Amino acid sequence: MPKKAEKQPKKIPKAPVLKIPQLLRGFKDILPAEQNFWRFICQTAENFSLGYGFSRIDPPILEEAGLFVRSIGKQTDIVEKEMFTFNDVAQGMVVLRPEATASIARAYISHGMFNLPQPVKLFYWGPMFRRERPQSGRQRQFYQFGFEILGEANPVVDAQLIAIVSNFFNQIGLDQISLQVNSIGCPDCRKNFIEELVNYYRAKRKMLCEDCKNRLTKNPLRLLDCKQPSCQFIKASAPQIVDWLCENCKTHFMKVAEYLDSLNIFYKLNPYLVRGLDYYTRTVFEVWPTEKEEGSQSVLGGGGRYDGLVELLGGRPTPAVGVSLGVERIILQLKQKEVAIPSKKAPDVFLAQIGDAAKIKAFNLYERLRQENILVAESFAKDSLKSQLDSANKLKVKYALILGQKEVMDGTILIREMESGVQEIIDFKKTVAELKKKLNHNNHQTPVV
RNA sequence: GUGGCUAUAGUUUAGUGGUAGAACAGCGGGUUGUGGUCCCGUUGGUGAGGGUUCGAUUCCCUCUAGCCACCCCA
Repeated sequence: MPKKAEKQPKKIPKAPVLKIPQLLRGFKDILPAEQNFWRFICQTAENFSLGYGFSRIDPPILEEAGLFVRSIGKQTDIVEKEMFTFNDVAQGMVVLRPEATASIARAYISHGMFNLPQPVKLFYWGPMFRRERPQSGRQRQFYQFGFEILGEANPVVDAQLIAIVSNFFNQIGLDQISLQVNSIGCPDCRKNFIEELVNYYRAKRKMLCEDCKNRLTKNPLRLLDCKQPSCQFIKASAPQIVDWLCENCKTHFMKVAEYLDSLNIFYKLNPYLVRGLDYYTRTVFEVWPTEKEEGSQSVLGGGGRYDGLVELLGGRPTPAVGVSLGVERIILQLKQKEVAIPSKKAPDVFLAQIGDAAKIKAFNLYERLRQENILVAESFAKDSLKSQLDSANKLKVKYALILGQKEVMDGTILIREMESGVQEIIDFKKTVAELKKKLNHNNHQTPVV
């Protein structure tokens, strides 16, 4: 008879006295508990890309600094103070990408995608980096996904893109969102408008808030975006860009609206909407979490037409339009609105074992069940049946298979229905068949919604 | 980048210028073959560094991080 092992409390090793490395500011772990949200959004987005004929592209995360300086604009906040820039010994200044559109335009040019049937429709998903001060929904590494349509000037694609966005939010259960749409014209008509706007504001310079005084020289379009109460009445009678659009831009904008109306898509024409990246032309739009205008609310996504970007980066003139959406911000909304989302498939069965011989047999049975594609959980490292059933319970499995000394001798196995506690002894050879029968039976009883 | 608030165990938190307490979670046990409820035990903590003090988790400073507003944006 083997000696009984003495009961001994498990020794838990002390953590060494070392400084634990901290997360960098604005960087987060995406923990297992969050993954249901991520999988849900990613899968829905990929289904949309597939359904609407987009192909996935994954540009690199590190790019030459000039790409973003030229595309987003030297004067923008993103380029001026938010990029993670490094000097690489061999390649000069490199940057962790702050957004993806510029990379995609670069890829379009360098892979000669203008030789493909136009338009080229591309989908992306991945991390972006901006060195901002973090708060909720604002991190230094954050995920965006987006849709880009290159090589098509027709306003119908602008409308289709906005329709995709609208449908996407409906699909994931955020139907309260507000689509804000505007046109900022082409460089020509925008130039005239900005001139007029600056003249208007310059006359009232003394009454403006400090930020607006800066905007006047740095980024006049942003004047229209000021939230200071004192600037509101100045804004109210400011010139509106719609009145300054050239014929072509005006027609384009009207067509976009017309197509959107034809799909019964709800959107709001917002004459004050501007975007922070220089490359936008004509149609611009944003996704707001709610209709509400006052108070801060972080946008869930934004996009627009960028007809000049490809040419600016050295390609042939190529009209294009795109949108990008913020994954973390969408998740925050899903949580806030308590939208039910699908969860990971839980295991159906737990395989428990008692004793050395049973452990080996169970260890092998587990592989067999995996081959049969039965989702089965285990904790082979545990010896007591009590703790194994405890694990089974925590996993909320329907059935537990129990294999002990006696069953090994008899060539049987126990199937325990967890909820009722009812157990039956079956022939070990029939384990797979019996399990499949029970699981199928179960599926019939509780049809998948 | 500017301004404000905050930091106690894995999580939610109590408390004190004199040894930090709880709940939940975790682990172990309540006849080494039976989970959920119950009972018992147990692991684990004052974000980091300085200063004042006989003594600091508590008071002061710096840093770090988080949150809120602005800027800006996804």
